Amino acid sequence: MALVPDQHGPGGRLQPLAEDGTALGPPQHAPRLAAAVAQEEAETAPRWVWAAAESAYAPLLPLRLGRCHDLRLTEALLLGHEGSWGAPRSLGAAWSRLHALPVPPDLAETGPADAQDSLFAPDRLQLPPGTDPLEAVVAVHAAQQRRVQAITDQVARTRFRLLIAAESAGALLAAEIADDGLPWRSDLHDGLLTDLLGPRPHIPGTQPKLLAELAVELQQALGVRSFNPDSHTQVLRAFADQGIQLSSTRSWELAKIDHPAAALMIRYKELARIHAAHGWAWQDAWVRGGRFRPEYVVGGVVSGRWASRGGGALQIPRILRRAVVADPGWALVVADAAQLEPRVLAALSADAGLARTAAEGDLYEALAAQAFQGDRDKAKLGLLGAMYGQTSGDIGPLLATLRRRYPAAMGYVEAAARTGEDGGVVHSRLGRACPPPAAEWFDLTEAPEAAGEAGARSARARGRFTRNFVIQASGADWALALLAGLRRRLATLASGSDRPHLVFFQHDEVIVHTPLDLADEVAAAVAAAGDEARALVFGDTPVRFPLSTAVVDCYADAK
DNA sequence: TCCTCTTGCGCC
DNA sequence: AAAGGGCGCAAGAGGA
Repeated sequence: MALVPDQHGPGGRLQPLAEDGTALGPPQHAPRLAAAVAQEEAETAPRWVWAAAESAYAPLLPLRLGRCHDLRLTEALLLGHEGSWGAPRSLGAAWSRLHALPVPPDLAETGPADAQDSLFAPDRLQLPPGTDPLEAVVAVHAAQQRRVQAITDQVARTRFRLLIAAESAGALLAAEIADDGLPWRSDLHDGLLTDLLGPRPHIPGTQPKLLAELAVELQQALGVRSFNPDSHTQVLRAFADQGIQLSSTRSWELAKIDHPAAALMIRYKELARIHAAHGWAWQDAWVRGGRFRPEYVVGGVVSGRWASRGGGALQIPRILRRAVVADPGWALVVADAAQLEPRVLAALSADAGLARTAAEGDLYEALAAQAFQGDRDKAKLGLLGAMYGQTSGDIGPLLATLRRRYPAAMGYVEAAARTGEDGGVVHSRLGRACPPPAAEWFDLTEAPEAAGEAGARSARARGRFTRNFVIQASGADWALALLAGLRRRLATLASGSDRPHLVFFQHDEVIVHTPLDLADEVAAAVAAAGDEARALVFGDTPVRFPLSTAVVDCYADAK
């Protein structure tokens, strides 16, 4: 069912579609779109087709819809798959390509990100003047279906359809999470800040008491006056004047220094970061009515991970998890995938030995028992090094052991690295493509003997990227499938204002806010969704993707 | 004053 | 111990 909101007012148009995208019957105009959509959802539960969830779904909330086909996200996936990486993906851009018209650039990439709330408004679809948006939605959707059908390999085609469905489900969910919000206790947050920094300054912009005192102590320890500890330049100079040459002001660098100012500096940086990134200003900007409402960007990372825009939703410091507390009578079900990426590697490569370590329990423990004389740290370090392309340190012998014992798994990542070094493109399990090298990359690497060390270094860097991409992106495939399945299951548990709802997602971790009496059912739904995601994405594999799940009152109490 | 780049660090 | 993948954000540095 194609759906286009009117430019103004609460109405909109609907157009029934066949599976291949051809229109079934004439479009209908609904004076009250939300009511018409709710009725259609209850009666036929169609797959909704729209330009972008931000413009079509967000205005309908808190209405809940089951599934959708998001044209903008699908366009991006298809363009990547077809090798047209980075081409504009708006409805107008897709329509223009269909009709060989000049393609408008994506708005978000052309200017400063102001007026973000209107970026996806109906009148910002980038359509040529006079074009009917509904006609464009129908035509672009049909064309996308044809492009998917053109994938010749049947397994690849099926997986790509799954990718589109999962990405689109993510679009629904991101809008819903932004609408529901993560429970956030400003009073507890404030208490944490006061303990760490001192009371909130009355005058905005002034330093909290404890931070200011630390700055003074630093000045005394370094024997300087009018010293700004936030300035790298001044910090480096002050330490140099004490006879200490630092190559940077990084904390681990300071930790090696034997000087009373070093510990003070580290402490100052920790506190200053909390204050700047997640202090009172952050709370004022992002917490309203006991909820933190993050703006997720679905597909915002090339690997398919979500990104966030404003609010730093994916970088909440662990210490502030104390402020995330369920409402009275409610609970948080916190679940995170254990050792997701090594399990993804085991499943992707079908390495029999590595799969045995990932059949259950602690993967690194099993790996250590098999190949590292029980040394779990070595096993973990070696496997992470293999997945990231680490070469330095004492990693060599560990990688050699892994290569001998798990040739298929190591061969898999090394093949991905070689493809990247040669300028090629790799894909996730479900078919998400990695970006090709930038044009300048070829200038550097085409003639390595001429480009010299810089070219070789650039090629190796791209090899590390593609090596990690196949794992990180396939992990994102799995996580999206988990989200979609979990969301579907939660909808069956209850409806209305007492329904359990997802409130947080961070790469391999989810939080569901649920009425207490449904918490056990939610936990079961999480486990079922995880196993379903494994079967959908990786099929028949002995690898398991266990989730460690905790039912808690406060996020900080989950493990 | 505005804008971009760099640095450093939070998260996975 | 501090290198190897992916991000977003704030503050300072420095040029226009």
